[in-house]
Amino acid sequence: MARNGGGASGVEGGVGALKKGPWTAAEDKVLVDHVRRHGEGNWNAVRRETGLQRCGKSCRLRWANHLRPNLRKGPFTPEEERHILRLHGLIGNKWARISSHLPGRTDNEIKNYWNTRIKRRQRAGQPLYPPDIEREIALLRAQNANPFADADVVPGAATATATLLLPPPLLHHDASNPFALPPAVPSHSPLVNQTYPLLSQMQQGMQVFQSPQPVFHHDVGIVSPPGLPPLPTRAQQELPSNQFDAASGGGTAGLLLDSLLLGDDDGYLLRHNPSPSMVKAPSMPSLSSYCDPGSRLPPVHDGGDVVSSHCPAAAPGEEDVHLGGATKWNFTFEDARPGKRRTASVMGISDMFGAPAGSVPGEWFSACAGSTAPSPGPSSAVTNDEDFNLEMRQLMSTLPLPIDEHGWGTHNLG
DNA sequence: AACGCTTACAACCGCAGAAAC
DNA sequence: CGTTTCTGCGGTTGTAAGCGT
Repeated sequence: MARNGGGASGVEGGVGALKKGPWTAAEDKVLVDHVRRHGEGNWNAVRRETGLQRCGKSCRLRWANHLRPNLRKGPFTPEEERHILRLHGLIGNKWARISSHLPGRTDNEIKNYWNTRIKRRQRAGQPLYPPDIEREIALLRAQNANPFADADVVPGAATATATLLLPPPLLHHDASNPFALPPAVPSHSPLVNQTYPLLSQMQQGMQVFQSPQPVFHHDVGIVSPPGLPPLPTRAQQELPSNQFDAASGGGTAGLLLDSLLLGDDDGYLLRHNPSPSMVKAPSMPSLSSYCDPGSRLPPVHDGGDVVSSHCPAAAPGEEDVHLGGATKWNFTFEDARPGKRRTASVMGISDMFGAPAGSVPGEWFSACAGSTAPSPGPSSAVTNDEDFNLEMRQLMSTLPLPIDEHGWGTHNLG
């Protein structure tokens, strides 16, 4: 799948040699540990502080696309596909911005999806956009009412009107094309309201379109129970997308927009939000709040995909290996992606997050009726426990930290 | 079974902008 | 104020798996 980079692979590649190619579960664990301790950002420090032979960019990419706890994996739902189509039609190949409107989805994932879709449809000689989507796009463009033209609306400008920037032409009228642009329709036309309820709602109800302000789990903006892991906070604009801070300015507008685009007729998602500061998007993993470290509450399940961070109470005498003996956080991932050719080490992932058996995707799947799919969790080139152990020990032997610092291995390898 | 093509996906690269020094 | 470093984005590539012949 990934390349080996033509040689510089393997941590044994020499001091200073950066490893390329697929990430292993052992490397994932090191990276996750680092993020747990220091939070996101400063990716180049990962290598310095952990000895991980990966460049900062690679670490960031790995975390953002595979390891962060609020990722949604699995095939795109029809709603998400339509959402992508609309957004792409409006803003083009702005994958990061598109992904910001699809919580849990990464820009890379959307980009891959789009590229394969493009190839397929181009090969088939089909239009890129379904007719109805194309009409919606065309109408929005025709009215200069593209809410995505510039999402960088001044935060807090609650009374501002929608941005009226016209993106470059995307669709061209072609009389021979049955899916060509419809005739211009006045923005106030009842036809709009009847035929394009989405557009109508946007016109009538939306005065401000803003990108949701992303918030990381550990951000101080999140109301968290006591005992949160002491990860440092970062500026919100630098934080990963996919979690919307309703408390921040414009958050609700972004949510309404998402709600509209995703077809959530209930409007504001906030009303369904179990937490006043954490917003759940439709068709998305539930973003449960942290459990009280002192409790042993199970991860929250609400019928959908679940992504949770669970902090079980430490057993008597048990010290948290990551946080100086305070608590131990278990990150539990669950999603509904049918396993395909995943080769992740389930054991590695379970162990990586300190999750109990059965709480990681592969195990979860195997526990589901009729599913024997392998783990859809973070992928890895490591395919079995033995390899994982071996590779982990090799890696740990290169790290400045004692091996027990990582909770890995029980004997001195020196 | 072998082969070739397609698909899906992970990961790399180069670039640009922001931040830090 | 110029330089360096960091970060994020979009494009691209390589490869495993799926699938048809």
